[in-house]
Amino acid sequence: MPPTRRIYRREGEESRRSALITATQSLVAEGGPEAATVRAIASRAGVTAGLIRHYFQTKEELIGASFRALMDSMIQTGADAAKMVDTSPEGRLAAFVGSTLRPPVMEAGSVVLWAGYMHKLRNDPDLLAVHEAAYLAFRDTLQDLIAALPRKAPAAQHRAEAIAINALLDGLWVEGSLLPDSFAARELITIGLRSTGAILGVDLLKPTDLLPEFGKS
Amino acid sequence: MPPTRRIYRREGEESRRSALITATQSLVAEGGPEAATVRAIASRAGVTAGLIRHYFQTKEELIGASFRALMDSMIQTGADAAKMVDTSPEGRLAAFVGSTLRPPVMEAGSVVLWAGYMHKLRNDPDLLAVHEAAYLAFRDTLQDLIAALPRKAPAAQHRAEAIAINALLDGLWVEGSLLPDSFAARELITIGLRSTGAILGVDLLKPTDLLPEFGKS
DNA sequence: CGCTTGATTATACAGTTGAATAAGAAGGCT
DNA sequence: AGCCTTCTTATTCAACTGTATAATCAAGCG
Repeated sequence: MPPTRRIYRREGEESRRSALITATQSLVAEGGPEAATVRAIASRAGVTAGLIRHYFQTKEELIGASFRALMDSMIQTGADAAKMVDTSPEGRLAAFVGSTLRPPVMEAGSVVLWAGYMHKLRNDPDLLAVHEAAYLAFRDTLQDLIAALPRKAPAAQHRAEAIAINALLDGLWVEGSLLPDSFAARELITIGLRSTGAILGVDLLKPTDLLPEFGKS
Repeated sequence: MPPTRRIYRREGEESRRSALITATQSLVAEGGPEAATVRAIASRAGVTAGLIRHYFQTKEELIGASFRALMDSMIQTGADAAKMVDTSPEGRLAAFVGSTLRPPVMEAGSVVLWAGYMHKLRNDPDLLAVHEAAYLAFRDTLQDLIAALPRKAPAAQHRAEAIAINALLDGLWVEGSLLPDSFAARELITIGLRSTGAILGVDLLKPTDLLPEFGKS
């Protein structure tokens, strides 16, 4: 008998590409880069392996695209929280801080996914540029929020403050994602807000009683 | 003619084990976990692949040992800087901060190496325990330094402060290692000292004019 | 000095990897 | 309808993976 051939639907290019990218991300998050083989990716995306080379010339290209997508989504979450208009400057900064310290950003999967791409940055200048751009975009958002605060601080200081707070949030994000059981429920958010406030000389804990509502999509 | 067999020396167990661990680390740092194949590791360590299984029952065991070695060396550097006796409490804390923000800790290789092991933490409880122990050891050293400061702050606050400063240093470490060209020479150390001081309410910049001398081995 | 021991090498193996190619199916065009 | 381009699958390939096992040689001991 003729070998029964798999039935399939034709899908738009965008749909297939994003399905492959999503599949790649979930595999890297679960089992690291070595788990993201072309066959595993294809299987999870519901297609066969050969299709990958139809949309991405090489596997590296797919890896790069999925890294880009991750970075985009990370800075997007923060940018959304920073855009809230009907709030005080302190409230927007607090919302920004909070959004990075709770799911979906603060999750074991995100950190592991991010770490999984890390070593590729050293050998691939394009990927490094993506990383640098995302880092600077995140920091610039932060710096704008800092500049909007009602306080007397020289603008020259804003850069250093943004670097410090960005680092603080990164560190809390990593630790909280990797060791979720080592911290009480909202402990890291409180610590993030208090420390950010200390660095900037403002009080962020007061206006954030409503914070659990912020950042919900 | 008879195939010439490779000449070799017998080495002590400790020497071979550490050679294999070092080789594993340098390969992971350079090309990520996927570059650390048994053959590459053996070649770099100057032995043949089969020998690995003589010292480590499986490759995973070797990976675990090299992760342990990395974590040990990381916390050791900080502990050494914190142990300086003939200095003020502020001076010791400043030395601790500085030691994490300069080589050999702050290096692209270190971060990439650390990130390379990351995803294994999710599936291997033993490795996760190693990571947690190292993280807590680092934080405890920090907390002791904080407790020794001459200031009026409730001891209950020390834990939160140590978590925050640890996160800050982690974040600066990652960013500085990954994007070394984005920061001026001692910029990150200054930022680390100023921010740590702000979180704790002390001045760390003053007593650290000699800081470049600290932490040199 | 000869012998035993076990550290080390060499070879083999089954499975998997990323990539290449050819065949077939779906849908748009006229 | 019929053709033609684009998408999708199936199959193949050489290279590489971790592990297992057998052969061999270095070195310490009697």
